Amino acid sequence: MHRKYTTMFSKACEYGIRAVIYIAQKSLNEERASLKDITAEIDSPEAFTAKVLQQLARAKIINSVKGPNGGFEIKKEDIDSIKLSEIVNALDGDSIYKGCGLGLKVCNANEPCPVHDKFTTIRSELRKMLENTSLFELATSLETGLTYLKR
Amino acid sequence: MHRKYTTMFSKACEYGIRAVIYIAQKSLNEERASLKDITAEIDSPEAFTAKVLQQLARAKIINSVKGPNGGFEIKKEDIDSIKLSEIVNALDGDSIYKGCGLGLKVCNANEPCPVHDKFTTIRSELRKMLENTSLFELATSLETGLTYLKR
DNA sequence: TTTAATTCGGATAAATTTGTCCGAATTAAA
DNA sequence: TTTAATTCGGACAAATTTATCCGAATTAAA
Repeated sequence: MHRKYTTMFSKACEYGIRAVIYIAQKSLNEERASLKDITAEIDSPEAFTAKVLQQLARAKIINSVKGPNGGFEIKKEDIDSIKLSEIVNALDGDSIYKGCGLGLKVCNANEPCPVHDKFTTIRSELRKMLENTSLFELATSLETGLTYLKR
Repeated sequence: MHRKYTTMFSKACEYGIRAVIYIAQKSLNEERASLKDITAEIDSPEAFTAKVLQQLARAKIINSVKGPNGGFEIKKEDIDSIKLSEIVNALDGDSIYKGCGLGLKVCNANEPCPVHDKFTTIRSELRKMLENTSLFELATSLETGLTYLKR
């Protein structure tokens, strides 16, 4: 009965982040990434990943191009200004920053839950981190072989 | 398609933490808390909470007593040494500390995912916080009316 | 113009988490 | 000893998340 895996983000968001990093890497090299490329490269389920990419396209975080040689891309000049927080926000919303750690609907500095202050600290760290991490740094660390998206 | 609520813990764990804090408060006053007391006090679904309490009893975090005037309790002298981390561990496991932020099965300092270092920092903060927060401080803040478990 | 490669979108299915129901077991009190 | 209050445990149901399938729409290339 206990959870198999407690992840910070939904699966959709995990795949989404990985996909966007890969698309960014390709875009920096003036190439598009097709769905097949992406799922092969990040090792994710194809149809499900397609849905996630659709959502990211609707949110204007990536651009989609239909037809032969189509695929997904990100404008080179945008890659530095896109932050991890935008991707997370588009897929998982903002309750990771805002919601109460114990699930209370009402929980704030005036009427805090017992862990309110402690969680506020952690979550603000998380938020700062996501807001300060750019797609550019993630994509270049991948390009230079320092980091990995599979396995 | 995006998540309604992205919570740090499972619902089971949220209810579990709230329940244990309440039981601790009662135990500090030499009283037992019955399932009904608990679900009324923390505003949680009764049958589901019962399962969570069973798990916590099996994990020896709380003690259960059947029969009239039965309920749940925690030995007074244990309340200070029980940390939030034990409750979370019993209900959600330890993947919140250990798992990769992007869901990779292999992800470590040698073969890191692009966000590995940044997540390691955040998660270590979270872990420290959970390991350093005792049930005693949470229960007394509730007792003194500084914090709340409902709404 | 035809073909083929691609994303889009809707329906559906599987897996997991959340939640309910109810009888069995236990045990204190009447 | 009987009754009633309680937790325990198993089966089941609902909701959400994860995942698949497939035809439609688009569009570049042949």
